[in-house]
Amino acid sequence: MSDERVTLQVIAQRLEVSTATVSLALRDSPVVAEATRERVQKAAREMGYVYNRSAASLRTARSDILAVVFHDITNPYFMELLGAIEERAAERGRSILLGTYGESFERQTRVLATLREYRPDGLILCAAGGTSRETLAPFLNAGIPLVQMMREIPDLEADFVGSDDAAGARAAMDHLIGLGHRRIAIIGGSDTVSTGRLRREAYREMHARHGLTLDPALMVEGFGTREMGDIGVGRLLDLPDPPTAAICFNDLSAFGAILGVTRRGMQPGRDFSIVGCDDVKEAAQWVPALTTLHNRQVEIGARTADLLIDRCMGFDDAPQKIRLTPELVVRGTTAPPPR
Amino acid sequence: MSDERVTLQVIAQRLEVSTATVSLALRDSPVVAEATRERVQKAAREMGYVYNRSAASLRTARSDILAVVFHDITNPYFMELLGAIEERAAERGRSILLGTYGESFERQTRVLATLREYRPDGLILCAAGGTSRETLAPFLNAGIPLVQMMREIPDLEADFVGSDDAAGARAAMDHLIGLGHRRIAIIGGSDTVSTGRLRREAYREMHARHGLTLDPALMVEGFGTREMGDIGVGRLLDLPDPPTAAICFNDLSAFGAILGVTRRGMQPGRDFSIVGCDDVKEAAQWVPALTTLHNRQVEIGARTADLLIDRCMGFDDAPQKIRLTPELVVRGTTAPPPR
DNA sequence: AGCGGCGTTCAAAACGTTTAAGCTCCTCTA
DNA sequence: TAGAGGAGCTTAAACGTTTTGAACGCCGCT
Repeated sequence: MSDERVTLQVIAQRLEVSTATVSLALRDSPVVAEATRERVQKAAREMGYVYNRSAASLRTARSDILAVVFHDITNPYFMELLGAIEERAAERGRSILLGTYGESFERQTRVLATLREYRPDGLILCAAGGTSRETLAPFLNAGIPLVQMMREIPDLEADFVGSDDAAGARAAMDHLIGLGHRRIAIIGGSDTVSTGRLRREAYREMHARHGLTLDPALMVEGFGTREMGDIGVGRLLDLPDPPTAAICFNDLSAFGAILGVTRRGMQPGRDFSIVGCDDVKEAAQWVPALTTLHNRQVEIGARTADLLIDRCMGFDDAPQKIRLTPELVVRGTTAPPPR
Repeated sequence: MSDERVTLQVIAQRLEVSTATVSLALRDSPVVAEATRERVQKAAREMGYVYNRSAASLRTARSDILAVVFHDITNPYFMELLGAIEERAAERGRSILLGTYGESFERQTRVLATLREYRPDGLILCAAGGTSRETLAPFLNAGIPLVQMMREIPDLEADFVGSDDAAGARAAMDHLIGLGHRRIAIIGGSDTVSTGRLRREAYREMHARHGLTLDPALMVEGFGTREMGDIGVGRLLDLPDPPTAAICFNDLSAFGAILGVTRRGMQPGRDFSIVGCDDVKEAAQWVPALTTLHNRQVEIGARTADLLIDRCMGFDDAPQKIRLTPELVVRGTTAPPPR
């Protein structure tokens, strides 16, 4: 309506009270009289008042902003995580400031520096390989709570919410070994990021436990992309003594692997077994549907947000390491090895 | 290092200059002497200075924040859009404040109100059905630039970047009619959102143009979810005189439709043709691969961000309506109708 | 000597909140 | 009747920037 920006002062002037009263009234402080509060809130509504968080934030050193930093927003698994985070954050009155770094450590550094300037109350980070305590110093020193999600940085005494990667890999191995497979590959992941490292360690350990011989040629390193799965499985099938099954780093690479197997005229599930990891929505719909580890994205996202917000509200306790056990969902891409 | 928060004042004091000089120096203003600038920047670096955007924003009424509001972050198409937006925004020094509303108009209203408080420089909105000029008044009146993405609000004189939905639908119809189909269904979408309305209008128009009889039973309204496609195609196949092909509102519902068709023992592409819309990455990988309209998500996202940022920088011109023509990608789910 | 102009720096106000401390009344109690 | 106590409101300072207008010192010119 009026051209003038409507601030606390303007409202105060019009109602002939002080800005302090207006401020208090709008925030439902018990110290202002019932009648005044109503008068103020009504006026604010009528005048189209909009709270200025920059000003408030400057004064209070709080922002109600949660910074969320991911590598790749295009991966459906992370989307489902982000969706869960956003939803829970909104429920608890926080907003999401988003940053992505596309698996580049340098870009992550830049992104973190930028987001830091907005004085977020907290940070949810799925860290790039190579990230250390030092990388995060700007946040840690400022006392900004940090919750690591999915990926865990070694030797960092900070909260973590993610899945029990080792347990997941063991479950996948158990399943395949139970079906009779003896030469099992692992596609994707690397030792620079905890998710890869832990699963690969469990993979090795399961070989020892079951007396299988570990063949380094069956461990194909790489990112978890569709392309990677396709290429990786191709390389494996070209081996003189190819494996009969593969565990993929995530569903995306498992889809790629299905494709690669199919393209060679083989049938996934019958001629070659594939286990994914994540259980994104898409997984149930492939033909054949993907056997995979359900990675509890909604639960992880929500708990991460909750834990972070609790920290922002002063919940001060030893850092928590929350590891949810993934659940194996057996579908159509696994079967006993062909004779 | 030191416990004290390091602000411009602190740096100024230490170097025995004024805060004005420090502020200017840090922003590479040409009025400060070369030597001073270096001295200041060095000190700032050493002391671990972090720019406080709340303070700056309060003073300048700018935030370098772009609010982005979507219905559903879990749809891969929107993820690809969001990814493109975020990337371009980062390149141009802006950050993304994210809000989602899950197709609920009321939630959208709340989300917009919240984001508004952060004084974003601009807004990218993919609006809920029912949104009007009035809904957006808080932004429009405040002169905050708004770019509509994908979904266009009727009678709103604001920028728009999206695809030419009518042209896309026509291309899909042309393709199917060219293959010999005469009873073609359309699954998903509704008239409350421009994407649905325009495609459905084009669908009707193509019937008239080619002398096909329009059967309302072949127009299945609904959201663009996997479930919707599955259910929708089921309903169609139960018809006494079922269609031989369907155009789906988006790829997600097309995937659902493929599934539904397959479950009835029919083979998509041979027994029933399906055209999707979006061309998400997943589309090329289904078996059979999905015939769909490539919707240029990266280009749309980037151009949306660019246009909005231009507006924020004062680019003042008549509102633009940018409509990119989708491109039909013919793959395995379309073929001539069975005899 | 005086003056104009240039390059550099500074003081101070402003942005819109929050909050600690204090001020008025008024009522209640001793 | 004095004083305590409390309810309700206000004053004023503070948060950390940016920006305007002025001032300062110096140089070269007339």
